[in-house]
Parts: sequence; C-alpha cells; structure tokens
Amino acid sequence: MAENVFDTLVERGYLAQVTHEEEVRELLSKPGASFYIGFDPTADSLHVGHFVQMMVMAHLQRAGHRPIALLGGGTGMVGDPSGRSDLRQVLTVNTIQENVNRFREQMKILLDFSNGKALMVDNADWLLKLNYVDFLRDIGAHFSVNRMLTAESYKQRLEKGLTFLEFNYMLMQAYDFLVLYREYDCKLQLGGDDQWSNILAGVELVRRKEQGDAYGMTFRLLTTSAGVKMGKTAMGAVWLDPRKTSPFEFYQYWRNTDDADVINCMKLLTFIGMDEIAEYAKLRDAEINQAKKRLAFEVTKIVHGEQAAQSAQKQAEDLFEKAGRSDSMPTTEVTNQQLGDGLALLDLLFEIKMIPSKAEGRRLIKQNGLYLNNEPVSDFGYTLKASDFQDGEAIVRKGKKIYHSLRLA
RNA sequence: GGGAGAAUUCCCGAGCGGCCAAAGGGGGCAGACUGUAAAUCUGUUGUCAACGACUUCGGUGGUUCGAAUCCACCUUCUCCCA
Repeated sequence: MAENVFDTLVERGYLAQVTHEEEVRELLSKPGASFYIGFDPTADSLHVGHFVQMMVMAHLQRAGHRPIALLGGGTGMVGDPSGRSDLRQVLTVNTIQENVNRFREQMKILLDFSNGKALMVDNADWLLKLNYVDFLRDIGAHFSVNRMLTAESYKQRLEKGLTFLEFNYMLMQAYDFLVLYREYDCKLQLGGDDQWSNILAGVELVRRKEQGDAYGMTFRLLTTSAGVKMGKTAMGAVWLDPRKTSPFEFYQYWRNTDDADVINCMKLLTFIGMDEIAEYAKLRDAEINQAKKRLAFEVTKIVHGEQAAQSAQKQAEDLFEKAGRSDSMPTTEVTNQQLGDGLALLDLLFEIKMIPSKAEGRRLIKQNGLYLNNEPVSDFGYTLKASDFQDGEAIVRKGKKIYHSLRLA
C-alpha cells in the first residue's frame, strides 16, 4: 500500500468536502486510524446509497484503518431532517431495533469485523440513557442556534416547518462523534455530502470539549450525470437484501446504467483498478455495453457473491442475447387441475404479481405489451390451454424485459 | 392565547354545486426508434364480471334532487399577531 488511501479516494471520485485536508491526509498515511460513518435504521435493509459509504469504509480498511460502523438506534428515534422536505415518519422502537439487526448483517458484505478490524456500535447505547438537563448543560451549551439555522440542511426546512425534535438531530450526531472520540480514539467522521453540516457540528464539538483533533470528510452522493439520485426505481429503492431486490433485478439495474454514468459507477462501486477503468472509458457507442456488463457483474458479485452474479449474468444473456428463455428466470407452477378449470391468464398474472391489477393487464394487452411464448396476447379473457405449454413450459413476457416462466406440474 | 389560510388521485398542482375518475406537469407502464443506454415521438396511467357499475378529493356529520366544491365540528399543517 504505497499510495496514500486519501489519494485513492480522491482519484476514484468519492470525495466531496474535507474539513482539514492536510491533517486528514497525514492521519491516513499510516495504518491504524479509526474513523466512523453513521447509518440510521430507517428501513429494513441497506440500499445502494449506503453501499457507496460502505465502499469507502472498505477502501480505508484495506489500507489498514479501522472502520467503526455506527448504527443509529438512538438517532433513528429522532430522524434526520437533512435532505427532507417533510417530517420523517417516526419509527417505533421495535422497528428500529429490527432494522439495526438487519444492517448489522449486511455490513459484513464489505467489512471484515474479525479480530476487532472493524467495529460496530449502536448509538442507542449512549443516547437513550442521556439525562435531558445534563445533556443540555453539557452539550447544548456549545451550540449556537443562530449558526445552526444557517446550516443548509435546516435552511430549506425553515420554509416548511421544522420541529424541535428534528432540530435536535444535529446535537445527537455531534455527541456521537464525541463519544467515539473518547472511547475509541476516533478522529474522523465520514458521510454522504448531505451530512456535511452534521459532521461539522461533531468536529467542532470534539474540538471544544476535548481540544482534540477531529476531522470530517464527505463523499459525493451517487447521482446520475443529470444530478438525479441513483438507486431508486419504480419499485422503490435498490436494496442490498436479496429478498427485497433479487440478484437478477440488482444486476439489471446496473446493466441498464446510462452511458454517461458507467465509468463513475465503476470507480465508486467496484474495486476494478483505475488503469482498467481507463480502458473501459475509451469505449464508444454500443461497445459501452461491455463496461455495463462488467459493472453489473462486479457490483452484484460484491453484494450477492460470485455465484449469484454469474447466474444473474447468465440469465440476462439468455434472455436478451439468446432465445429469450433462461433456466433461472422466475417460475410458477401450474397444475393440470387448474388448466382444466379454465385458468384465465390475467388472473394468474395478477396472482403472481406480474401485474398490479387486471385493469393494468388489459391495458397492457391493448397496447401489445403482453406476450405468451413470444406471441402478443390480444384477448382480455385468454385462458391457458395445454397446447400453450411446449415441453411443459410457457413463457410470459411483459414489455421487453420482464419474463416469467410457467411450468406444468 | 388571538386572527388568517391550507389539506385533491404515486408526487407536485388545477378544480365554476351538476358536463369530475377529477386539467396540467413529473414519475410509472406500454408501443415506435435503438445498443437491455440516452434523447425523441405515440398511447396509457382508480378498480371491477367494463359501451355499465363501484370506490376516491384529511375525518365525522349535515344542507341539497345532486357535493372535491356549501355548512358545523374534529384532526394535522402553514402564516400573521402575542
């Protein structure tokens, strides 16, 4: 590890803002520094936004530093107003704990927690037992409301309204940093660029309370070249949990990346070397698909493992580059009994959730968007027949990209 | 505590008591074109046993032949004054 990992982060385009560039570079030049990133348990799975943060932690860990993943069991009780135009839904204590447990598992995808090489802590451990008045006197005294109100994350909310509950979020996050500084000699807090003001608050608090060296650094959020946040689809976010976003869907999401974003995603989401990425960057037009394939494969491999990545890739190739069928596409079994009773295609598709309603199914048919064995379906009331099954299988396709196999059982 | 206003379909946002399943935009879905891309164009976008029926406009009641539109109360939010 000849190169300073700080430069690696800059080179790969992660960096957005740093409080003390020289000091941070110095801190990271020798292995052994502790740093932390907080994750609030607002959903039951991490998503690709978190994944970028995890990649940063992984890079730093590989350079010999110690990541501390801070789970926000305590801050989750309050809800971060940053980047939010409205009040976050207040989550129940139980949900938060369940989410924390899920996150804990998913963190292991990228980080090595063996032998204390990385730590995982939950701020519920210290935040929940704080005494209000003590906290106000001890921590609150160091915060200027006037300054807080100028923070970008609060500014927007002043228009719409900001509750006192949320206003306190910044103090809690700042306090986290102080605790980690004291307990684990953690001098560096990282986060997405939307966390800048919260991180600054922590840095300043540590400096005031401990006269210590504390630094902050933020990373670019994963956006498309058009500036739109990535990782959202019609179905919601792209999750890391295979039960919420299947490895195939996950693979497809990256496979369909916009041309302009592929290289950026490769730098941020994979460990492919910069030299190799430079080669991919030379590709033009249809050739760019090679880069997309590689990107999709690598990211899927990191998150779901090599085997899942290979099977997703194979499935995609079967579907899009070959005959339009794959052994690994989603499958539903149909019995002879059901066929005998007259199984309406739309009823079945609704049942297997391929269409959200039968009206949507009819619309699809009307617009020639529904295919059975590659033939457009034209009859709303089409019932499946034994002759639709060739070698016991019928393939339903919705649009160009969504396939489902029906097997005769 | 006093006063003014707001709440509409996935989101933003129009909406005269009947012509409102509700303009427009965004997003989504499908079609054409393509490279499983982007851009563009077209169609579509509450549900159902569908030329009709049913449910929807913060909640509960009311006025009316008829209400998203009027009234009362409630809830939440915003703004002004204290």
